[in-house]
Amino acid sequence: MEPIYNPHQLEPEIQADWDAREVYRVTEDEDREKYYCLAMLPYPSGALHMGHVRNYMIADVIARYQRMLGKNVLQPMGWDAFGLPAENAAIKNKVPPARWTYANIDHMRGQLKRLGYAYDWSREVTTCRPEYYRWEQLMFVRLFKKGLVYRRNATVNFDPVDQTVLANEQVVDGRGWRSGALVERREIPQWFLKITEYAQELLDKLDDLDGWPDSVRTMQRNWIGRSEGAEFSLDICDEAGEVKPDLSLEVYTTRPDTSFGMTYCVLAPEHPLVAEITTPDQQAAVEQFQKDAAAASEIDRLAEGALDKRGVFTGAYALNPFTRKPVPVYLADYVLMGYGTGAIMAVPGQDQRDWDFAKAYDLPIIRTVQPPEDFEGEAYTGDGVAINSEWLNGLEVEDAKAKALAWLEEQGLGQRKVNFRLRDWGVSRQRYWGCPIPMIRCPKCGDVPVPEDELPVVLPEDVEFMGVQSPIKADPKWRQTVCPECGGPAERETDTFDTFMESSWYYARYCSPDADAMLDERANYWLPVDQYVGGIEHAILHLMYFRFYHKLMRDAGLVSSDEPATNLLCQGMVVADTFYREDEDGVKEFINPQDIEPVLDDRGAMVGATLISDGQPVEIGAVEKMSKSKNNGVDPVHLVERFGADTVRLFSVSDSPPHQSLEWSETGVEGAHRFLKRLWRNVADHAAGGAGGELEPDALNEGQRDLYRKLHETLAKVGDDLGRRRTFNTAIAAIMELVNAASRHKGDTDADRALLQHVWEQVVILLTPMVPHAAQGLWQGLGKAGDVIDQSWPEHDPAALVRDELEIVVQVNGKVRGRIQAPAEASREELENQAREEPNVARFIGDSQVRKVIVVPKKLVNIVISG
RNA sequence: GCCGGGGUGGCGAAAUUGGUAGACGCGCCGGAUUCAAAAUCCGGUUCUGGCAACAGAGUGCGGGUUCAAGUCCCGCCCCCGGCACCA
Repeated sequence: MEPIYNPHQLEPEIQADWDAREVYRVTEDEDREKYYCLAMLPYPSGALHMGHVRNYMIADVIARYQRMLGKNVLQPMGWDAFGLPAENAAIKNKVPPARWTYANIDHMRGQLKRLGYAYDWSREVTTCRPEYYRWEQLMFVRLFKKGLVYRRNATVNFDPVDQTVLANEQVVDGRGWRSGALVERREIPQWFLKITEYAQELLDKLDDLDGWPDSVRTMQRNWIGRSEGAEFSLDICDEAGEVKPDLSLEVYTTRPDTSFGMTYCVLAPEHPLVAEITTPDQQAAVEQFQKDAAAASEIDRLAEGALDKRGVFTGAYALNPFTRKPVPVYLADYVLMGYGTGAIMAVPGQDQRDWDFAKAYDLPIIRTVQPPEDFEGEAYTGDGVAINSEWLNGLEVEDAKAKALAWLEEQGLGQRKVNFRLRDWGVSRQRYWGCPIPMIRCPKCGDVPVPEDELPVVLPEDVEFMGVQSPIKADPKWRQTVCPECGGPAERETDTFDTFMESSWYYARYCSPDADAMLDERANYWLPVDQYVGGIEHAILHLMYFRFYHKLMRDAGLVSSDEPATNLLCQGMVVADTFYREDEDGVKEFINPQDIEPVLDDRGAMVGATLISDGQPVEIGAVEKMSKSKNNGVDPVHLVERFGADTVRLFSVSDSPPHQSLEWSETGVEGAHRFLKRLWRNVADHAAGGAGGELEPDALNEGQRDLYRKLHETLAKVGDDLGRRRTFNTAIAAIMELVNAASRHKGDTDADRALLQHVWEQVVILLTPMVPHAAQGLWQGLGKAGDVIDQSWPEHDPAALVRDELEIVVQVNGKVRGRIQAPAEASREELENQAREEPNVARFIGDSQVRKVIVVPKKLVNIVISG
């Protein structure tokens, strides 16, 4: 065995061997328990960053650990390859997006391999390939036929100079990112998936996802935003209450109990009734309010009380069916057309927004719930009994709601109604680098899906891409087609799918990557995913679409489970110090931490920093997520070149638990490297001295038994930390303790050698999930054959944990005053007596009277004295 | 404003069920080795006082429960993340 740890030689050798023998390739095996471990697939941006490294490392530790538990583990990898950055790069570098993307994938695949992740590369999926997206197109066509797809107008950002639609990221301060022109809002027809049909199930199933973080479940619940209330109808009338035939107004409220307090109604500016009852002047005024609101800065929006409420009186009135009195109808932009009916009954006494509006326009306020004694000055939204409400008076809110609702139903005016905030998923993007939407527009037949046997609609990859206009929109030939129904001339849809479409089902495709269908029966062997690992930034959109799409596939008979993933782990960010210098204009120039020398005080605290190249001081900024703009990133490839992959792997999970952010530390990486070097040297020294004979646990002397016990304590802790708690940092700390104990072990008899051989073997097995290359090298060095990754995970022996003698803490009045050594099976009396005799304890007791003695067996004795 | 997560040494953190606060690592200090340095090894390191034994203080702040509180309860402050006129 090499006496010195040399990862630069070791790691490529071991990786080549893994590749050659396809050590991480798996096949379905009904006789073995499966485990599907998945990290969110990357966008091929060009190079791996530390965030990727840590994310994949977390999944890799779990995957390798589960494999060592004997499970059939699938861990795949692929590329979320469509998307805007490829278009941006294409403009900048004059390269077609496809070529840029494929080159990046090749580069990043090499980087991933160099880090030694246990991927089954035979299942690699690339979402921009027709072999992948054709199934997505087929699914879309079938959903269209099922009525789960529809087209309607929706607003987009339009750049009037470049004559193109912009993604939200391309709008900077209201202007187009390239042209600088003020962006316009335009209504254009777009495709939608009816996710709202699944809103109730998406909400209900969250309760069963107890392997998901509460934060994610809460965010999804809020996003779905279910509310229960009443929808009812009001007659439009004049000031005197004279009803106008044929005109009525539907409103939605969650508080039908407060209806007697309705003193006005509000329509959203886009409400259809607006055309009937308002003048163009009034509409123009409200449009101006909307523009003002849209132009209001972020700071105004965040300010307390949100935006000022503004509106206009339409001149029309509505009859409150509860009081039979007319109330004025206003037009205001604080009511949204997209939610409920786009119209509300306003009850300023019980709703703060209505209160603000009523105050601004001097409208009457009637309280219909009795507020507490000294309550005044705002809407009361709490519980209480109904007042000023005729036949509801005296009822508690919930009872009053039920009675008001029952009355509305009796009168035939309205009914119970559940509303969701969740909106249908708009999947159209007016971009080139995406999956073509397989639809045809026929002037005679309307929207017709591309016939299934003509799929896929292939996106041309060899294109001239100027960035102003999508090549498939610019090319009339690509667009031209015939209607599959009438055979007449028709046009293809030139929009492409939102890239969330591809990332909504890739996890299932990995199960049967070569299937001549979207999925085949292998999907049901692997699914659902047992452990999904990814960033919290996907808590809402991706993870909602992912769950939705799984249900679509279930209802299409493709999968049998209800949810795509049973456990979810959201990893923290990788953060680092920032350093900068400010020029005269206050513009900050950020300096990479690698070019900085810290200035430390006597205690080692950083009190300043200088730039190494000029020795002059720089400003210390906040600790922030690694990013280009803050210039605080480190390149994982450079680190691998310096220290080897295992050091980078080890550090990326050793300093904080996976869900917490990891603070990057150059010296921390060096510490991880030092540990591996020390371990290697210790094992090499041991191996050079010989393995010893057979380990006989029953014949160990005291010092040997201490080490043996430490081993089993560590086995118990590491298994629990990796398996149940997922706190890799504490698992690593425990292994380091064991390594320290083993390297300090005194004794060189045959029994010592046998014990150490056993301990080092176990250490190597425990470290395999984190540092698989070093572990394999050490395994061979210890004279063992085969792959250490195929060793079964060691279980601890409870008998080995037993101690004859324990240290017991002795407290006086709750403060530690001494420690005693006592037999493990000592009685309470024995412990108490021994505790009282401890000299320092005896000193504290002195002449005081002992009022009480608490004995916690095997832990502590607390003696309570008076005075 | 609402929802979620946090606040512990010089730093990253640990303390899993109310029972020794600070494991492990970094940094710093001292020593060994070396012509010297790097690397490596050994020792120390929450703060204050003390040569030491030890004592006092200490987990954002103020209260409380308990023999015992980082952990439980009440009231605040601050930081991070999400949502934000959804009736």
